[in-house]
This record gives sequence, C-alpha cells and structure tokens, in this order.
Amino acid sequence: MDTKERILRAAMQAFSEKGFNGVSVDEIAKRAGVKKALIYYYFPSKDKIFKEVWDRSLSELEKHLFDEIENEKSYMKKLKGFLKAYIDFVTNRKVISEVINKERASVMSEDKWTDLKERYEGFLSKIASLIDEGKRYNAIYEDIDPMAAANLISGSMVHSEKPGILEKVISVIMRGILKG
Amino acid sequence: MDTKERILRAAMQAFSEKGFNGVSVDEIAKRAGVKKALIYYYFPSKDKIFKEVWDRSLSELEKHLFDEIENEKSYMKKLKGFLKAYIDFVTNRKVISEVINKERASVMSEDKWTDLKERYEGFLSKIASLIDEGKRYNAIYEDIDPMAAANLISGSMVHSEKPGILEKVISVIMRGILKG
DNA sequence: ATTTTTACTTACCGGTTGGTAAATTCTAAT
DNA sequence: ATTAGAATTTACCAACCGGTAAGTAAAAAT
Repeated sequence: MDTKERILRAAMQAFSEKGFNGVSVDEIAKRAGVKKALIYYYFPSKDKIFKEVWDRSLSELEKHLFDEIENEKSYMKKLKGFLKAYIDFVTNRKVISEVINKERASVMSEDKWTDLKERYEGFLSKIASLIDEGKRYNAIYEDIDPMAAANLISGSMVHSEKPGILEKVISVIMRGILKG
Repeated sequence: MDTKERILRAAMQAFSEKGFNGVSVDEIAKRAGVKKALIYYYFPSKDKIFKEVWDRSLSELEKHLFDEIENEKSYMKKLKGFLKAYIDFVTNRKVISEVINKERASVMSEDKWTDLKERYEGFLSKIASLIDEGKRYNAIYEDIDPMAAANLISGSMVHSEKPGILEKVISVIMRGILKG
C-alpha cells in the first residue's frame, strides 16, 4: 500500500471516531506513521483530505449497494437486496458508515462543504430512482415522494450497539413504502 | 436576561451552526458579549456548557412534544398531534433541532458523553412508550419494535431546505407503524 | 462607613492548531 | 558516477486552544 493510501485510511479511521473537527492533521500523521509535513506533500489542506474521504466513502457505499442488485430482474428482490446490502454495509463497514453518519449534518448545512453536499445528494438521488422504479412495477405506493424515502432510508442507517435494531427499522420503512 | 443565560444561548447558537468541536470558548464569549474568563466564572468547562445546552435542548423538545398531547383522549389524535408538533418544532426551533442533529452521532458513540447519551436515550424511551401505548389501542402493528420506531422518528426529524419534505417523511413512517 | 460577597476584566499559561520553507534522503534514469 | 526528480524529515511559524491567577469594580450586608 502506498503512502497516500495509508494517509487516507488513517484519516478515514480518525474522522469516523472523532469527526472532522475532532481530529488534527498531526493525529492523522501519527496514525499513518508519517510526519505531518508529508501529508501536505500529498494533500493541499485538511479540508481536501476530508473531501477525498467523503467522496471515497460514498463511492464505496454506492458500489456495495448497487453493484450486486444490478442484474436482478424482480423489483421486489432488487429492493430487498438493496436494503439487505445496506444493513450489511453499516454492520460490517463501520468506519465508512460512521464517517458519513458523523459529518452528514455538518456537510448538509455548512457553506464550506457545498461540494460534499452535492455528492451526498447525488447518492440520495440514486436511491430515489430505485424507489421511483418501484412505482412502475406497482410495488411502491404512488403517493410516496422518492427523495423523502431516500432521505429516510439513508438517515436511518446508523450503527447501533443493540444487534437487530436496524432490521426492525428497515421493516417499518418497508411497510411504509411497499404495497401489500 | 441574566449573564449566564446569555452565555448559554450564545453557546447553543454557536453549537448549532458549527458543532461542539467547531466552536471555541472565545467564540462563545464574543457572541455573548462577555470576556472568556467570565464564562469560566459560570461554567467549569466547555464540556459542561455543552452538557447544559444538550439537556436543555432535549427538555424543551420533550416539553413541546408531550405537553400539548397529554390531555388528548383519542390515541390517533394523540400520535398525529405528536408528529405534527415534532415537525413544527424542527421547522420553527431550528437552533435547538440542529444542536441535537449535529452532535447526535458523537454523543451516541464517544465515551466522554455517556451522560448525554443516557439523556437522549431517555428521550427516545418516551417516544417508544407512546408507540407502545398504540398497541393497546390496536392502532399500531403488534410486531413493531417501539424503540426502533422511536429511533426512526427522532433520527428522521432533520431540517431540510425544501419545505414539505418532513411531512412526506412522516407520512411514510405513519404508514409503516399505523394500522389501516 | 466598612467589610464581604458577587460580577467581571486583564493578563497570562503551556500546548496545539493548520500550514510552510528548506534541507535531506531515496530512487531511477543517464 | 552523476544528475534529476520524487519522497520524506526537520524545524519552524503565528494564531489559536482550553483554562487559570490575580486583580478591579459594583453591589449587598454588616
């Protein structure tokens, strides 16, 4: 693994534990086993490190969610596979999930993170498209707002100490959007 | 308004905009129009300021949500009144809502905030009780996990720029938990 | 009028912050 | 072997961080 990658992973781990403002560049350096100045050789600023962590996190999440269901013909299996994959990701890829979860509110409201906000909204739009597709198959209630459902799904996917609670949350959402 | 109150409100406003780690004690002082040392006359530490902001925020939210519905006999009106009051609070008391929303993930996962985590879980329990009550009135699906529903409701109550989206999110949740 | 208590300010502390310039070491091509 | 460029370290900066000690002004109690 090359140096830039080590720095990026150390940053991701640190941000997931303490959030962006709770982590110093020096701490990232120590976790990566490099000197702080070397971080500024690979990245122009702390903000840009976070931007790369954020983009990568969402891309990995998208890949995990959409790659496996892309060849599924049955919409019902597709949607359920999607939600199952989401639970699986939050459970087994805690670092990435926590990065998103810890900084989502700041990303969505602070002006300095406009780019990251748009990246997150793009992710939400993909979920919204999946919901919208369900209307054509008569599987999703017609009056559902796809973007609202996407927000609800993504916003409720937070890791919890008690196991099984995520499945129960999802079952509520499924009953809320799925016919029958 | 006395000085301690001014400090507390300045802190609340600042935390809601930038989160706990994004705000310095000096910034709180400047917003409150006092010197930093005076803050340490009224509060022992920055952590304790936030604890007071957090406790107050949840108490005000609880008051707003439960006070108005306490005399409602019909469970259906009660639950709908509760959700309507929640939307109203998030829409009109943005400062408090954003404090909770921005720091929820950190409070729930970082060891230093054990007290605040318990305070938030107490709040969730009250919502869970309301859900559980609905089962006795045959209004809520029996297989619903009240704590999961409480998490879903509270976690989805985030302010959005687009108006009306909160109502749509809640309508999904209602269909997910309410019979008929 | 004097003392005591409360409210508030000034001035500072050691440590950390994000970030930079310059020097050094390593690597690969010539 | 020399050189050039990439990778990494050392040393530093001004600004800021949370927090404190000592003093002053105002108000309340005696």
